[in-house]
Amino acid sequence: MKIATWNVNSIRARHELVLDWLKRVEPDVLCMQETKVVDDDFPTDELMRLGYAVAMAGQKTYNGVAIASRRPMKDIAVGLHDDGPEADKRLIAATIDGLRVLSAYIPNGKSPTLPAFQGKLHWLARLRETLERGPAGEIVLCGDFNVAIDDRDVYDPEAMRGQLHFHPEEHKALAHLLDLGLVDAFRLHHEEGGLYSWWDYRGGGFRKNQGLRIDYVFVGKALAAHCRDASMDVDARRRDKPSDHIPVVVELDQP
DNA sequence: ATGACTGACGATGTCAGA
Repeated sequence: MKIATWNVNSIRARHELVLDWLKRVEPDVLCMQETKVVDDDFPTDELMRLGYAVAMAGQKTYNGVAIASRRPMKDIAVGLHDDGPEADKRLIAATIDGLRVLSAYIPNGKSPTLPAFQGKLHWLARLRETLERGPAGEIVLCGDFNVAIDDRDVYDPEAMRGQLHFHPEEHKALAHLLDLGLVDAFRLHHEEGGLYSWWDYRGGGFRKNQGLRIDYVFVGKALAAHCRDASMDVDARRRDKPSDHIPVVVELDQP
């Protein structure tokens, strides 16, 4: 079972790249974030022609999450447990082969000094609550978390420390979420630093490898024992008109 | 010149992203 996550930064701007990637990599499941499209305009048919069903939760201009799956999805749920009707579309979940797969787009937070930052921390706390209340099943929590976990995940730890994406309050909130028993699948297979999932479009960030690792697949501890491989597809950033994020891919042995 | 952002909305700029 191959499961991937990718912040595509607009599925309409990226659908050809995404379709090419699906043909090449053939994941069973692709979680997407920042689709930036209402559900009626999602390129559902193009994905269906490649054999994928799509569960999506989109909105105009901002946010938007989706799960494309070649295997049947059930118990599709949108949003955090206490989301109101006007909440940003940042979370969708589905059960696939007994796995509870989630596609999450954690708020950016804007700046540690602004109220949006507290909203980011609160969103992570509410995600934990949502997982605790969700249906049973091994969790595969995928998405753009907008937090770099440790010094290996940022290109300049001393400059970044205390800044957005690398702030102790963000680390605390993410650690509390992972205390549910979730493991960073990528780190099961790669120990070294300098491996990033995002680079700024500006300033030649990718060319200089000045990036951040902020996109993750977190798996339950029992599932971690079945994680055969994990990788990030840097090639996706070398294509024409790339997303600023690249896919993270994990391979799980069949339970 | 060895640097230079991208997408949506719906405009000839503004906002957001990270």
